[in-house]
Amino acid sequence: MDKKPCNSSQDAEVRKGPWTMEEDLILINYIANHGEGVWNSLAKAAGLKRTGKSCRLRWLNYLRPDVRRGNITPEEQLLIMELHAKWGNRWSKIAKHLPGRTDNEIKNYWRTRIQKHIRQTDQNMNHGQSSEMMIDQQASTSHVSSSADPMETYSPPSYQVKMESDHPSAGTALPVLADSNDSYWSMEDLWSMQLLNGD
DNA sequence: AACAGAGCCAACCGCCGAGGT
DNA sequence: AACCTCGGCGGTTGGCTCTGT
Repeated sequence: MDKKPCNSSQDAEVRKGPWTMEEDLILINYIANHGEGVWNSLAKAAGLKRTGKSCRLRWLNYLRPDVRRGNITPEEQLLIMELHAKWGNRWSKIAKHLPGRTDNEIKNYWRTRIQKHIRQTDQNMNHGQSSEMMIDQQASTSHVSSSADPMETYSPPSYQVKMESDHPSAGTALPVLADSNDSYWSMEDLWSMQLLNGD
């Protein structure tokens, strides 16, 4: 560990926390022009004060054009459960079988929806069959948990910059974009911006 | 109308393995 | 052969939003 303390001056420059739209644009733009790879160098070359890891994660989980978010379909849910039964928490492996889905999303989905349902099921049937079996059964009947599709109404990838346009009450948006009700940035917006910026 | 609790999601952290020097 | 760097993975956490009281 502790590979040298590093210059604290450099550390101070590393940004953390939610990505801003500007950062996203920079990253998208850079990758569009130079491609992915060598994330640490990429982060520096693009002028982002982020770690390579952070850039990679942001790109893979959110910015990639082919990434699909929300609306986990019953089929996908079924597949997730089947693959999880087969491989366990090998999220990246599972994600490979779900085009457009990221390991992070699947992982979150599993933890929040399915695992919760397992617990509830376990509680309901004090000792009975194992939860895994329950899932399997549900899966095979393709009737998954009652919360089977809570995401039907999932609003499209509202931009993470807390545009809050969805929730006017949350008035703590970032200054740049907060004042418009229309400031609802979708990935499409970002990509079209990127295209406009071209380079 | 205000407050509290629960749920959800994005991002970070630490570890491990692969590749390069 | 050993060391170092980078990328990838899984687990965990923090913050925001929604729902119920």
